[in-house]
Amino acid sequence: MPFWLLKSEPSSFSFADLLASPKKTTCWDGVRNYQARNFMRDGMRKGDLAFFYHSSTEPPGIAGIVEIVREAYPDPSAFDPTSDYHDPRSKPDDPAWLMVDVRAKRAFDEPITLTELRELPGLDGMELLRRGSRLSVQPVLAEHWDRIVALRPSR
DNA sequence: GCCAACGTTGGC
DNA sequence: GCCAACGTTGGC
Repeated sequence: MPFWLLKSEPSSFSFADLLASPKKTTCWDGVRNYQARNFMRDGMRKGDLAFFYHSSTEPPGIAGIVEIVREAYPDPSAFDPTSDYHDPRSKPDDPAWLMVDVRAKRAFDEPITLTELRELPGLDGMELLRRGSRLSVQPVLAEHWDRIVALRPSR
């Protein structure tokens, strides 16, 4: 089973916001990058797990784990002229942008910080740690996933 | 707030 | 198809 990492700026939408959402579920709208969209469309399947990563905050890091509960479908915010994510190139009969639904699965008591990840051996090649990486939806190798989750054993 | 790195746009 | 200019991301 593939694993994923989803970035969000907590000032926009945080893991706490997700926990406070109905059914601890939200639609992951606003993705406006083709590579990220393609990962959602071609790779993500119901039941897959993803890290929920907080970017542009202090400290940046992984706040928890979410489960993909609905596979890719059209992102209506692209059709909405009043939305920050509006994209007139995306039409309802030919949607350019997609989203998935995710549900909170586990919150880490202490977020796994980016610093902690950089210090963790065995994460060579991880997309998040690549210099200049800004992909907001990215796959995580099972080997990397296991090493990261092992930092926060569940009791 | 700075700025390097990146993806996208558009002129040619 | 090239590539400079631009806007954005995101760590620091």
